[in-house]
Amino acid sequence: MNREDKKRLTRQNVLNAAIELFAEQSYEATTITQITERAGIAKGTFFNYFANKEDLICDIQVIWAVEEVRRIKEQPGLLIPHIRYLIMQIDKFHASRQLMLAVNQGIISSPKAIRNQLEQIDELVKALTEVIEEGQRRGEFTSSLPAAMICEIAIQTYLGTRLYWSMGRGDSNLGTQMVVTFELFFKSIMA
Amino acid sequence: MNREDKKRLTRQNVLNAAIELFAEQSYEATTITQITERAGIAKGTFFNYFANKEDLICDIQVIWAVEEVRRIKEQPGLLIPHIRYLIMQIDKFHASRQLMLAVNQGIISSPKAIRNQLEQIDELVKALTEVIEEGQRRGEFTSSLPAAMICEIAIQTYLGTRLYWSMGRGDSNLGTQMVVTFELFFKSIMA
Amino acid sequence: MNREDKKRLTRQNVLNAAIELFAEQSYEATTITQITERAGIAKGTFFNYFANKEDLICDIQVIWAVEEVRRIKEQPGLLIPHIRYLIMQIDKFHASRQLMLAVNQGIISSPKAIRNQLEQIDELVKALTEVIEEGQRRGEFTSSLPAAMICEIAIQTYLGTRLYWSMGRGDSNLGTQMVVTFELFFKSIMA
Amino acid sequence: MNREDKKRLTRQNVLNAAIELFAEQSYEATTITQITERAGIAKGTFFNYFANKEDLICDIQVIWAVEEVRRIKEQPGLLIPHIRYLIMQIDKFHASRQLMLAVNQGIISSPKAIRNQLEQIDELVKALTEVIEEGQRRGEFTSSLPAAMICEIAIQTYLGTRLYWSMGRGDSNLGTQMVVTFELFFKSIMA
DNA sequence: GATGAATGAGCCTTCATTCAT
DNA sequence: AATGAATGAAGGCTCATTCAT
Repeated sequence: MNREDKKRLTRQNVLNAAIELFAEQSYEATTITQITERAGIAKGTFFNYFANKEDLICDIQVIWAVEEVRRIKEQPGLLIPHIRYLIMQIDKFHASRQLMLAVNQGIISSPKAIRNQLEQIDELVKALTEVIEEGQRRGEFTSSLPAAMICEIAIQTYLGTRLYWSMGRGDSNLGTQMVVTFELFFKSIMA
Repeated sequence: MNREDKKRLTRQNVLNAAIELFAEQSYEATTITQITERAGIAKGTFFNYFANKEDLICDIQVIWAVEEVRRIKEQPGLLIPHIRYLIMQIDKFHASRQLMLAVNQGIISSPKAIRNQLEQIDELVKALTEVIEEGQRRGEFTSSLPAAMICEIAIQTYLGTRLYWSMGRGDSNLGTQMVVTFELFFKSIMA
Repeated sequence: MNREDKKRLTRQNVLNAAIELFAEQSYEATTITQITERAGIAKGTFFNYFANKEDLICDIQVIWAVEEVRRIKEQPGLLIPHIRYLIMQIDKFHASRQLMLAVNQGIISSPKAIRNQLEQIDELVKALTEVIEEGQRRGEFTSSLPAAMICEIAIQTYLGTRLYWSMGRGDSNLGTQMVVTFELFFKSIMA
Repeated sequence: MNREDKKRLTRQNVLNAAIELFAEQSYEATTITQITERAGIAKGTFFNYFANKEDLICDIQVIWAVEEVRRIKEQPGLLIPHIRYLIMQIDKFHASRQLMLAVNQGIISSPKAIRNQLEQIDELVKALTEVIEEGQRRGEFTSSLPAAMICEIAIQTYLGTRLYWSMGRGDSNLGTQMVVTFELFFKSIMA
């Protein structure tokens, strides 16, 4: 293993330790000391990889599957099934409510974290809007609302469900809760 | 002005100062020292009114208009207009994104704050579920979904819109963003 | 009940409340607020009766039965039985270890408390020395040591037993522990 | 000087500063800020070495010479001279009354400190009881009392003398006071 | 690049005491 | 004489960050 690989490994170690701790306690309650202890490195080493805790949360943020969204509009036939399938994938994270709560805490914890989060949302909006426009073109989605607005509401719905679930409500499985919620959403945007 | 009134005034002073500061900076970044300085009282006085910062946020939390929701189901005719009207009232808070962000930070900042928030949601759920059941009885809302589930999704939608907006996206006016979002939601639950 | 009586009653109320709290927690841990709450008076009222907490402990200090000691030397015959009887009276306080610990904490907690304690010890020393001198005159106690020294050691023995017991060791009953200890002591000073 | 040595040095610096301050004022009156200032370190550094002030006193506690006591019972001939010699060693600490008072305050200041103290007493009791049993076997000490009880009273005597002396009474030298006191004690337990 | 002891600003909180009512 | 809201000094303690090794 060369030097570059080792660095990557250490960095991932730190991220994993942080995720675990965020899930066990919370974003705010987790200290850098705890993270480095669990990652098995010295405190000082942390700062060779991340400028500060804020930086860390930016790296952890739940992946918005932008790439997958982009590919949807290439699919023939109805688009909704593909979107539904994507939503079901959320299960795969096996995220605990605690972790999701920590993520929610993290993304609104600081201006920088918010900015970072908004950038990611921007990209998602772009990709998703195109999908919805395609759906409107194909007559699958209503054209009575601008695609951008539908997209925005979709993301709001996603965020709301995630927040609600992370607070300890809804189905024990986040994926299920998402799917149910989006069934209703789909109904409202179908042509 | 008697003692009792003076107490009430001081308490409100503290709350106002806190709200201002939360809006300017954030929940986490605001210190008790800052709050008392702005409220023009001694630091110790704060603790005569609130056990800690956590306690404070519980008092600030945006009021869920539970009472108003309860009254809706007594109304004759269509219910949606009344609900829509209630949603439009959110404007009245003239809340800034910053403040709403602080509220969002506050309610997920600690187990206690979450518990408090859940209690409030519980009450709202109870009231709103009855409204939706009434709507289903009247044939205004779809009966293909349990009222409780519809209610849950409504709250998710509300939370999601609030979170999204507080992060700096959506219409400049929270009320407008809410109304638009709920139009779509209504569409999905109409019979 | 006249004003004077009422004052005495309030004062005693405060003392009782303080003793209870010292016994439950400790001298240091007990706050004036707790004392006034239990005594059912306002915080400010406390300062009408005591200048501060230090003052309070001086009033609580376990009574050294100086008067009883003085009377012993008037008794005919052997003196030890009378002393032994006095020691057995300690039972009567029904003091808990906790309370005794609080008393021990109290008497060494501040220069003023120590000074007060020393004054009381001084008086006891004077009274007890006379008893011992009388015992030496009667040939009951050894004359190989000065009465003052024997007296000093007796008090040390008393203090040590009290401290040891208050820390949770020795017989469950303080009186028993005292009697046993002093039996040995008597043996050492008998002629 | 390597890192490890430096740490040891800093730790000892802190302890020395604390002992000095305890002796000058008292355990309770001494603040961590004062300790760190005198030790010439930052306040935060204190907490790298001790979890809190309570922890500190546990380290300072006057050494009970358990090891030395254990060795006594191996000695041939009379045991009392060896015990007497040990007691005389107390001089060596050159402890001031103030410091001893601080120690006394410290050991009964908190449940944790008491527990720690009791553990040390326990060990001493074990060691000392064996010595006394040996003395009883050799016919040096009275067998009319269980060794454990004699041992207990010895410790009470020690504690009482220490407390009495620390309050400002007795011979100016603690060692002298101890020796005198124990002469009487020995007399009471000799066969 | 890794280490971890040292830092120190600044946090929350306590509580004896005051004083206007 | 009683009240209790206001005070504010002072306490213990946290923790991100630095830097010499």
